[in-house]
Amino acid sequence: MEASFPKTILSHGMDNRYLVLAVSTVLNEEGNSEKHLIITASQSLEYEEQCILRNDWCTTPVEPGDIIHLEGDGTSGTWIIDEDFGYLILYPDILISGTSIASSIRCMRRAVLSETFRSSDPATHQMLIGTILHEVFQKAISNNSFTPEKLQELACQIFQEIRHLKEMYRLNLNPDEVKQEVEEYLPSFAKWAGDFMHKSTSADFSQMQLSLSSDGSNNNSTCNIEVINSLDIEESIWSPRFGLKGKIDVTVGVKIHRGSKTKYKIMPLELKTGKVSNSIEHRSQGETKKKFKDPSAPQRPPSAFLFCSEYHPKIKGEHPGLSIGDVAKTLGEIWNDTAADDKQTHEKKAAELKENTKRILLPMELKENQMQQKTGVVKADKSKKRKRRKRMRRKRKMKRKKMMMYMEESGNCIGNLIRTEHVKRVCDGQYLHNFQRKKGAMPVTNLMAGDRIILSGEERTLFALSRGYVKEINMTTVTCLLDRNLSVFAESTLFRIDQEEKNCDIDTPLGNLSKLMENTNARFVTMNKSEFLPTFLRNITKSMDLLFSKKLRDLIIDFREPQFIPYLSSVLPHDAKDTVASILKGLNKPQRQAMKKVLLSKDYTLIVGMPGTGKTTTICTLVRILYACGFSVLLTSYTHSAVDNILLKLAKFQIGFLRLGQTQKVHPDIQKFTEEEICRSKSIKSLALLEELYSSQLIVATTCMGISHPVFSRRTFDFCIVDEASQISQPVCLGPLFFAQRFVLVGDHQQLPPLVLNREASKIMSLSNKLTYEGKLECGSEKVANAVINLPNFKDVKLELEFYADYSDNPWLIGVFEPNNPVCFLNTEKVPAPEQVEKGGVSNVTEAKLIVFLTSMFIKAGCNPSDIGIIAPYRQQLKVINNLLVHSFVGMVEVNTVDKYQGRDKRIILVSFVRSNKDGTLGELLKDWRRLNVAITRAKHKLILLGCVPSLKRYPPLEKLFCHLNSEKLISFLLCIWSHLIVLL
DNA sequence: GCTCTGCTTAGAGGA
Repeated sequence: MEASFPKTILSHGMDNRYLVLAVSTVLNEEGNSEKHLIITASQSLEYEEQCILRNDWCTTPVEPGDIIHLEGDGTSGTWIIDEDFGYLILYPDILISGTSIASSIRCMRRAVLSETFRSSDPATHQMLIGTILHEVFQKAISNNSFTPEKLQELACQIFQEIRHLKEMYRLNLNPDEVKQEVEEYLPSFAKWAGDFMHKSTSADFSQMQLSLSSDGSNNNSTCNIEVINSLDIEESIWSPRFGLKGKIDVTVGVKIHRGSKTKYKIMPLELKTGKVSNSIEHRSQGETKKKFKDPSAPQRPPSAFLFCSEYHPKIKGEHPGLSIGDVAKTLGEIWNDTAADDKQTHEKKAAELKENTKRILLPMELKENQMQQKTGVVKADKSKKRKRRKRMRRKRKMKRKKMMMYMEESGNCIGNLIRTEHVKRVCDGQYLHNFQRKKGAMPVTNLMAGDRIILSGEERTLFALSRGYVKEINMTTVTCLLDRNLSVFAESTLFRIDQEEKNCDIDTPLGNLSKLMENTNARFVTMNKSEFLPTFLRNITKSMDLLFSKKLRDLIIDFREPQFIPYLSSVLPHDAKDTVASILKGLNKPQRQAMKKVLLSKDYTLIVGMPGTGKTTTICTLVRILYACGFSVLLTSYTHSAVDNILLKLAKFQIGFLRLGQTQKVHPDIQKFTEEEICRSKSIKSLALLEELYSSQLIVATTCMGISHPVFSRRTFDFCIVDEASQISQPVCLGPLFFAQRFVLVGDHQQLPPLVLNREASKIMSLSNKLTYEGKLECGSEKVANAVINLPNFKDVKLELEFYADYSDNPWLIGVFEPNNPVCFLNTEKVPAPEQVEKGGVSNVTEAKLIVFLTSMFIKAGCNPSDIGIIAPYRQQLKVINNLLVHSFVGMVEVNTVDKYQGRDKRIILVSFVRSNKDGTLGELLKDWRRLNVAITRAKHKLILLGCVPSLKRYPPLEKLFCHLNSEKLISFLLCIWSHLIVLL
């Protein structure tokens, strides 16, 4: 049997995870179908339990091999899930949003598609209105100010925010109409506040019917509800028990007055805007409205209401297992039974927040008693029970700790962190946090700057508090940019960081492909008058897109030959000729030919740029020429840093740029080109100004993935330049091409970006040249004269080495440190240095030790740690090296994979090849000659290769390398390290 | 066999 989630750790208890072993459908005594499951929660699969699904649950599509979570009572070894009691959650570790579940009732495919492909559900102006209104309401309730003037002011502010203006641009809306539409709702906000907040006596509050299951009284007593304060905005709830996730518009503290009794509760508050329709979602809304029995309800539904816990309309037979009713019920239970009798103040917010989360995640713990009563479990004597509970708790804790350590070992998590320093607020929704280990140093981790993370508390109740990314990580501190401010938690709170699972973005590439295949028959839909103009404009844009699709299909799928116009005079504007001529002056002949070809192209041009051929310069010149000719240009590349590389070179020329997309490290010289900075400096606060910016003759620069930006919904360009095109997958590379008449792809199908060349580097280059370019690569510049690596304290190091071993008697040491020796290969054949194969990958401890030893010697000799780079093809080896570095006080030396070193260089590069075995095992990784080519072309001054020659010889590319190393007189040779020298380590 | 980059996210409303 194949398990659906083989990594799931099966367990009992609150977070139980069962593996389904067998499923059978049987008829019970009443003649109704039941599904009987044989399940197990033991890793060894030996202890079997039974689960019976009745009523609607019978249609749950559960199969052998599935992982399920059960809620209810399984104490007897048999779980019974029916319409009254219990839940089965299929794939509980896939968290599904409430919206997706709601939309799945109408159309399952639709829900799955919109969860997978964002673009399948395009933005509408109603959504924009809804978003703005939500923000107005949230601001108003957190400031506790619902006066008409204040609401008006808030609406104005929010309306002017750049992200909303961008959406207006995308949708081609009239800003006055949007604003008016927003304002129409404001009185209902004020009314809501009047009804539910700020009243002097409880009798003034709107009456509503609430059934509070918590007090066990009859379900229809009338009570007054009073919203006291707002505790949180957009609080996220993740429940790995119910398999649900979502966000709460506003978390509020309310007082419920019934007769003489008053109860304080924390409740979620959900806001709905828009018109009433007969949809399931709106029917639910209507239900709620009825429950509130608000006699003065306006024609529109109430603008806001409490989504109270008791609300769970049952909608039967529309969805197996989990209907919206169930979702609501689930959420309801989550929020249930949490009454606190005294009113809580703002100072208690931290505690409240914590409590809050507890409520979200541990409803069943609170309900434990109730459930046992309901199922009639005979209670053992109390002390026994207490002991058992204690034991269970300890067991659970131990298990968690074990899991935690397992996670940390895998390198995808860092636990036991405490907050240090103050939280720095960057802007709304961005807070800079610093964390340190409570005890000891950071563990060895895969986490790197830029990685997306989920931040949780170590207590399970504080699960998934916030998300964000790693800004910086070193041996003692990890700095994260998070979407929530965690200073509300006590200083002693222990946190953990988990790497967010890769969100494989299939949306853009598949979206691009489907766009490529779109039919050219643009359809005009019927529309009302007020919508006519924007819709018309959208369709015009749409039909242009479709023309581009047709053309791209011809070129890319049908391989139509690209066309060129015969004469430059027809493309070069008269007044640009001089400028263009002067720009061309600085170029060599092939570069000038490339420029000409691009200018003459009607479809596309391909530019192959081998390392060192001045690819970036060529692109810059091209951009300058196109700009001078008055063409609009879209400039894209594979990575943010590659985009910025080009912009950095162009920054000295008088060219305007619009740099789109969020980069974590923006160069100060490029900062002024970012959209964010432009909008700030020009204080763009109206759609008119934004439209002016977007339509100006700025060169738009972004990554290939950045094409969902609003600007592309309304603009096309004369030229699109794609840098590093050979590194980008075709479906992604396709994206920007839809927005331009002509495109230029620049890249090297053999290799990667160029490097700074000098004499040593050129020798280094000869390696690469022989291996992959068959001698076609030439050194592009002779200007760099400082030939050798500078090691000011080398004498001291030499002395130290003499102390351990006779330096002059060991040619390998000379080979390594001799400045005039740019390349050497250290053969570990005789050491020996065998590889280790583990679940995390391949590593080689001896090689790692040698690398760290050599690195420390270079640093002692006076080399700057930042000038040294360590490369290994395997992640596991990086971990081992990093771990050794942490304990060797060598300082920050960059250790990375070959792939990550693409397009970059260092003065000294040490490569650990790792593979060393006698059985002839080969990995795929080193068979790719392009990877080897990258590894050996990253060094500017010194390249030290380390590995076991006989093992590596089995890889054809490496064999070629050894052949070359042996034959090349100018560079160093294969050097054997003798085992007695390992004493150094 | 073990490697990489790009994406904020759920929900914003309608049907």
